[in-house]
Parts: sequence; C-alpha cells; structure tokens
Amino acid sequence: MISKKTKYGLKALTFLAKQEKGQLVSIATIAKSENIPQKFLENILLGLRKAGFLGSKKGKGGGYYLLKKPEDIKVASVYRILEGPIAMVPCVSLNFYEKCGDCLDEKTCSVHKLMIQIRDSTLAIMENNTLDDFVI
Amino acid sequence: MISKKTKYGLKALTFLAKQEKGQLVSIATIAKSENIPQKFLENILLGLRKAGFLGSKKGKGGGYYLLKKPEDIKVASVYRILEGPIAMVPCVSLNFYEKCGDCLDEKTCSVHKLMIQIRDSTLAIMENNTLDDFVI
DNA sequence: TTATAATCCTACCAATTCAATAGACTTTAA
DNA sequence: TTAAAGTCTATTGAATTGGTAGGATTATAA
Repeated sequence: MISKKTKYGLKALTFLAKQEKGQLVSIATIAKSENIPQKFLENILLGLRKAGFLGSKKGKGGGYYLLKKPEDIKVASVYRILEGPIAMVPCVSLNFYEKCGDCLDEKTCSVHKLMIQIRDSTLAIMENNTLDDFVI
Repeated sequence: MISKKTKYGLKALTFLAKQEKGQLVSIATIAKSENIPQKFLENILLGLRKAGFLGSKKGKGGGYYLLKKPEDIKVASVYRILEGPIAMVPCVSLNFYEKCGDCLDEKTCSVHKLMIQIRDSTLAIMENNTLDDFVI
C-alpha cells in the first residue's frame, strides 16, 4: 500500500500536467480540486519542487508548474521521491539497496528471486508510464 | 516495502516446505536457521496456523508442519494473510476493497488505471508462484 | 505604500503500525 | 515429574503516517 502522500503527489502532478504549458496553479486550487488537505499538499509540493519536478512562483498570483513536459516525467522517478524504493525488499532495490539483516547470503535467500520478479514487473510499468499517460 | 513479518513468514514457510512431508519442526529450529527472533516468529507462525496454512503439535518433540503440499500454497494467499492487500491502493484491491476518501469518482481518478496495472502484474506473479518454487 | 495572496519553512502532534519482548499457560514425551 | 514444546495476551519503544500550526518571505495590484 502506498502512502497518502504518494497518492496525493501523483494526483497533484497529474493536475499540473493537464494545464497549459507553464500555467501557474496555486496549492489551494489543486487541494480543492483533488480533495487533498491543503497544508499537507503544501509539504508534498515543496518536496517535489526540491526534487526538481516543479517550479514555483511566490506572491500574489503565484503557484506551481511542471518543469518538464508530462511525457518526460516517469512514474518511477516520482514514486522514488514520494514513496521511496519500488522494490518490496531493500536487498533487491536498485536505487536504495541495503543488505537484509537476517540474510547471511542473498543467493540462498528463498524470497529473493520472487522479489526480483515483482520488482522488475512493477518497474517496467512505472518506467513506461509518464504523467502524460494519466492525462488522457 | 513489505514488513519483516511477511518476510520472516515466507522464509519460515519455505523452510517447512523443504522438510520431508509431515516432518515437525520447532520454532527454535526455524528461528536459528533463518536468523529470525524466536518470539517474533512465534507470533507469526501462530497466525499462519490460525489462517489454515500450518498444523502444530504441542509438547516435547512438537513443532509445526505444512497442512498442504508446497505446490498448493500460493504466494498470493500467504501474502494476504501476512501483509494484507496486494494492491497499492485500497480502491483497486480485489480482496480488501475500500473506497478512497479523496476520490469522488474512481473512473476519473488519474492514478486508478496505473494502480490496476501494477496490481495485475504483481498478482500474476504471486498467483503463479507457490512455496514449491522457493524450495528449488 | 499597503493590503493581500501566495509560497516557504520549521516544528509539532496524535494515532497507528512495526518489531519485538515478556510472562504465564497448556500439552506432551521420556 | 520434569523438560521441551506450542499457546495466548499484553506490553513496549521506536518509527511512520497523516496531518496541523504559525509565522517568514515574496510578489502583485490597488
């Protein structure tokens, strides 16, 4: 199960992807449209900006906008920022690899191979879907 | 990311699947072999027994054993007991369906379709893998 | 210049979940 | 009768989740 943060983040990005290019949208607008608690969304968008997905303009009339074209923003990269690893187990994560405390040897770990299968199939979907696929 | 509980549970089941049919194995043995905290494993196996995967025998010489053949125990069914929903979002879960609080209409939810794709691909793997596939 | 509307930032909080531990119990075999 | 096993319920500490609070800063427009 993904967190609300990730779900809200994806919905907000999709909302921005629907706008005309470079169009500024305020947090309040997105929050209302997508039924997201505004203050929570504020934090999420801040994170997405710091991660390089969003640009912003402060002050009256300000708001957020996508820095790249929707078709150039893969779900996988967004997911990693919002939720973290795509893999179900740290020892099969490509971007967040960590050794499992209990496994002496990954090669002999029984669940290892299954987790790689799941990672690969999920990854395939997330790498092949961009924000643009959501807009349609 | 799956919980330790799920990972430990899968490893323990695999360990039992490796035994000769009906062979009793104590919690202590599994815990030592798989590097799992014994008391934690105790609770996990208890749950798996109550869910109908394991049989047990109390007293000296007792232990746990699989109630079904390893090839008849799908990862999907184990996962649902240990971890819960396979889907990433409650609104696309087949066995644990719940409406998302923020979505007024699932048909217009932008992330819905993606979540179904991921669910289906993960499900396919989990339905097609049994404990027997781990033993090899 | 001033009111207002927006983002920015840090901190905080309550509730839940996670990972484990504790301890008393029952059952069984030797 | 004793040691070895599972059973059961409760507790606990740490982390995570899903927010909220409140101000600081910045830009616009009247």
